Amino acid sequence: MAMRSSYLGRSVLYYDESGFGKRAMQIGLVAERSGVPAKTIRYYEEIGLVAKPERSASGYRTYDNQDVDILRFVSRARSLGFSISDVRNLLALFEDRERASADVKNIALEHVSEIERKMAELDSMRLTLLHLADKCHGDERPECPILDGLAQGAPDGASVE
Amino acid sequence: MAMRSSYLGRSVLYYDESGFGKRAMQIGLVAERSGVPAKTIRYYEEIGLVAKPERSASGYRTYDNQDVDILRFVSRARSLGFSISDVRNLLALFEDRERASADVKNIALEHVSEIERKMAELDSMRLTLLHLADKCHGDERPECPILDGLAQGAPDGASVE
DNA sequence: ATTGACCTTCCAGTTACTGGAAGCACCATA
DNA sequence: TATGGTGCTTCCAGTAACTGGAAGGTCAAT
Repeated sequence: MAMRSSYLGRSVLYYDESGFGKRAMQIGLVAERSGVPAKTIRYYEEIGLVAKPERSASGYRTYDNQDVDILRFVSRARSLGFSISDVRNLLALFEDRERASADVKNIALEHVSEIERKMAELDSMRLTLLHLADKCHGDERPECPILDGLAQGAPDGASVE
Repeated sequence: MAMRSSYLGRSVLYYDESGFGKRAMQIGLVAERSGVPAKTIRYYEEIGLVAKPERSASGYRTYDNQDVDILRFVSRARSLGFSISDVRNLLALFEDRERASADVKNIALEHVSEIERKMAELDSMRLTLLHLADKCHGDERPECPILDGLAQGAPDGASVE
């Protein structure tokens, strides 16, 4: 296995490796740090999900640490099933300085509810799998009962015993 | 608003409304009960994610309650960011009667870990939003600090204070 | 000056649906 | 029995969110 970690970058002109004061990373480093592929970052820019970054003299995109944070947030939200449109709203929430803050607060709290709903669903899946694992006690030839009324957990608020 | 709940179905031949003994629902009812659109159910069948159902004499697909459970499970998993391929593995886990049960148990527990990881990420997003809501105390003209190093939560295990 | 790892744009392909047309099936009412 | 309406069927086209690959420019090092 070739060791392929830690990015053999040479764009140290505006950028220091020491961990603070980062000023102008280029896309590959941002990709590595945020976990979002360079291709996808360009795509997000194209659809206007993230702002167009400054360009270097030669036309390279340049980013800073905040861009990494934003992309991490986006990445996380996407992997948790939020749509691009959801993410757009979430980001607008952070970036909109025009909106009254009571408004921001309310919208943020709505999203918190949505997140809590997702957490409950994950927990329900978790219990379903634990139940399955439990039924299959370590020996051979299982009797694993298929879903058998599991995985309900209820989109509209039924209680699971 | 036209009330559009509860499916004005007329296929009561093999199916009773009373809530038990369901035998042969057709696709529209299954769609309503599982929350998965009929189109999507057909698509899932086409790609082999779910089994081909029996057909009525006239060629209609017929389903039972277990199919509804499975589709609900699929729907939930998809909305939580699991890929079709993930879901395929999960379902195989429930349905594979050949595999040794210790094996099933281990795989199920791995998925539980994955789910717990997702829950932690959701919780991190939740905290990010609560932090935002908190900074924006109910009055006008916010000072909402954008992401400012939030949304880290770490893909590789850093601690957030 | 050339190499190699990086970057650029553009265009094509993939995954997971989603919408629409054309037509058959079923039950109700005229 | 004919007429409607709603639901089902297949098929084909379109969208969303990437993802891969070609063709070529940039930069630090050899």
